[in-house]
Amino acid sequence: MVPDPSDTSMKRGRKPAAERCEQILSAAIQVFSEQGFRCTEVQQIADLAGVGKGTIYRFYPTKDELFQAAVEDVMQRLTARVDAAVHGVDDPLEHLRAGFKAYMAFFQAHPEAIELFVHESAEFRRVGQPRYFAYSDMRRQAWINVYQQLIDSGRCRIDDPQQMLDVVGNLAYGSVLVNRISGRNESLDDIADRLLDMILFGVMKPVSLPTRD
Amino acid sequence: MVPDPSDTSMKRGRKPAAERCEQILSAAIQVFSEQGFRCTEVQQIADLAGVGKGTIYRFYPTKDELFQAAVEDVMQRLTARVDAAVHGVDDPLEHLRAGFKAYMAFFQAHPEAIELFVHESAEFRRVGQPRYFAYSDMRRQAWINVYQQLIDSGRCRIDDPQQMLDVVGNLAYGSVLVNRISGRNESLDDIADRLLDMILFGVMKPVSLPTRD
Amino acid sequence: MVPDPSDTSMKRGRKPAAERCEQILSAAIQVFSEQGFRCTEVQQIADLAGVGKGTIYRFYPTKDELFQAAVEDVMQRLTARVDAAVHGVDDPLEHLRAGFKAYMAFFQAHPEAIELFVHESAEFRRVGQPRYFAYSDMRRQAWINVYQQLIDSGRCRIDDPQQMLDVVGNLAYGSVLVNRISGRNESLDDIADRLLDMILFGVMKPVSLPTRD
Amino acid sequence: MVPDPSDTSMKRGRKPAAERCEQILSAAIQVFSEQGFRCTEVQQIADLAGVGKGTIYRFYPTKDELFQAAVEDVMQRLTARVDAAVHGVDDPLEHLRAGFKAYMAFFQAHPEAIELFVHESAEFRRVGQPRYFAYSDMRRQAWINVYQQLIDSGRCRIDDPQQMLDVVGNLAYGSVLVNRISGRNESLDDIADRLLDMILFGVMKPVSLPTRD
DNA sequence: CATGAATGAGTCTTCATTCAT
DNA sequence: AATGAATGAAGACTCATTCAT
Repeated sequence: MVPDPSDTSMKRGRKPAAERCEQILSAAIQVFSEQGFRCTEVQQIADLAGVGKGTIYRFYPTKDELFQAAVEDVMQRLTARVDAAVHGVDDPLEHLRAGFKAYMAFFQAHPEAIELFVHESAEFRRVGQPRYFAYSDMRRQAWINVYQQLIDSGRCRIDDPQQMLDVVGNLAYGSVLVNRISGRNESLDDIADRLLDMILFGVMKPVSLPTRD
Repeated sequence: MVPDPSDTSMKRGRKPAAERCEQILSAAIQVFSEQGFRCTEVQQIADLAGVGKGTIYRFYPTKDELFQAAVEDVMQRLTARVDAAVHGVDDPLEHLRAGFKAYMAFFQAHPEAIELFVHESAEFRRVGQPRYFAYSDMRRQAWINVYQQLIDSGRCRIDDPQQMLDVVGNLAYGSVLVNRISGRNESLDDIADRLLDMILFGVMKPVSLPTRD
Repeated sequence: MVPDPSDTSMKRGRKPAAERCEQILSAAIQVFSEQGFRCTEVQQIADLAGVGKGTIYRFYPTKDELFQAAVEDVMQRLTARVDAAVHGVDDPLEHLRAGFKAYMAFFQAHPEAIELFVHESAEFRRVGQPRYFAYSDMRRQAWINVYQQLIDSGRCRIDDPQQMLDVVGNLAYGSVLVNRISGRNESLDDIADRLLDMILFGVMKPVSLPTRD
Repeated sequence: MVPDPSDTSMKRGRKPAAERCEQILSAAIQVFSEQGFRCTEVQQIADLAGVGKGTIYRFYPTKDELFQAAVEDVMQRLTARVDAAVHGVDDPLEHLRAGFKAYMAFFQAHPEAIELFVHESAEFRRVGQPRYFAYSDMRRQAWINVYQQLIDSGRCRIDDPQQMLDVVGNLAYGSVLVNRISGRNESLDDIADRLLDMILFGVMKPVSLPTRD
């Protein structure tokens, strides 16, 4: 059933299934991000992917599942990118910084991704937690460990790792989204450092003698 | 169900236009928030408002305009609430704190509001900037002035009021949204102080003698 | 209950019923002719008549009946006009000519009338014969008598009064309709004589000695 | 009902576009003629054509365009029929007779056609000249030439070819329409000769020495 | 397998009619 | 009696999904 991998170009568009899948998913991500779930017609995706509508339904039995697959795909790539960036970085602050910057860089490179998550939240709230947050929750414990290490190192004002995780996460998510939706279009790479500096050390000067407690 | 003796409703009741408008808008806000623009049927709104579908079209000639009116209405109330909260608060830090807490409190009281903004961004991106950001931009200069005063008072590490505004705004927006969408449902009132503390003074202890410049 | 006839203008639009009726009918004729039955909204008629929609429904319980009344009214006026024109004209040829010219003159003066008949035929075929033809049939026998007199006077080539009636009627109806619908807009008064001459004496010269039979 | 062994139809059948077009158009002509444009539901046409509603919209993107196409189709067939009938007939009087009889025969065979033209005039007056008259105007000059030949042959009382054309055209149109709408339902084939005789030679005997005055 | 023609359930919107004021 | 706000049945059109070729 699985076509020979070397068989990339047959006369009648017989491509390996994996390739077809990718082709379709890529088109789906693009169109869904731009138009949203409801406004996207399956035909548009088929056109962009250069396949017939029927072929799409062979791989993804409903429009819903195609959308979910698109979100899943993007989310997996985001996760992989961040994971790769933090891999082997032992110092918890540097670990945090590397992850934060990778996150921002991902959305800089794939501006449509954030829209996809927004669309998912908008249209699929009924059916379980959105994938974005499902993935976030999967990584949650790992990040809490990082924050805990940071706390344990004695460098933190705040001593609740969950609070720290949430504030950093919310700031990152909010910044990416606002930047995209508001139409500002700043470079996310550029603001990543500033944002991180602000959340780490605050916008205010430390109140005098804050640490005597 | 029981007819209000003060004649406030009941089918086929003749009401002043303003009252009908409110009734419809209120139902629209609720249903649109829950289901999103596309998934909402006008009939659902009519049912919830307790009016005929035709009555809705009398006031809002299309579903689109009804949605926009709903967003506008919520946005106006948010703006009014925040404005009221900061009115007369002269100290810039207290002004900022009052505004931030009022913002969070508003979404605590109207959890559906944030969804509406997300839905707007998701479905109406083609047509101009979403109302949320349009409103934000209207108030932008006023807030920059507040941050500038704070900077001028010499209490800030950061000296760019725009950066400060953006980071606080993005954190607030991101926190409200994530809290809602992720399904965490913490009390926004409760986390407001924590968030503000973190962004003001950072999650880290100040690095020793950071301010000798 | 019946208002004093001199009471044409009361403060709150209380007019004698007959006047209201006329007012409404007149508006109905105008709007129906221009837009057709289906495309006309009762509101448009109400607006033009300067009354509320409810008032129209007081006099004409459905839109259908209002339309029928409009057709009836026009048809009655047409009939009356033609009747008046032929009244007392004894010579059958002059009688015919007077009737024909009055018919054409009526549609010259009320160009919208023919449209009304067309609309009636278009929309109400299901329900019995259109009023125009019902009226025509009512006058049919009288006209046949006229043609018979003409025949009896020995001046006719054709000896079937029904054929004569039909050909003259069809020519008249066709000419008015084509002139209106095709957008030619010639003066019907002007062409009436020509048409009548042609149908009476033909467009061809008589074949030699045609009358010896 | 019984599936044609030659596979001409049955639900879900894949047909060449031209065939589908014809199938739909044929149903449209029938239903539109009977009910008029507004009273016809697209579903009725779909049912009669034995296709889904969506299929109709695939070929004719709006109900309006479907109607126009139906009119166009009938008008083309009428024109073709008349053209074929007069082809090669040199004598102008015989040419005229052939055309007139072909015209009447067409409506005898397609009684619904005249209704379609009436409906078009009734509902689409706003948008340009009705197709019937547009087509008529296209053939106008050719017919004027015929009448001019007839005049040149010295056989005519009337010397204006336009008047002759109009009177014959209006009589034909009026006769077909009245015959259909009034519900008389005579055989148009049968009356064609009579009508033509009457319009050619008049209903009256020639006045003696008609040219001496 | 791949395709896209065919399908029809689902929705917005209109407008004749009703009835509270 | 007159009004026009309110109603909801009706109908054009879309698009996800199916399936014959």
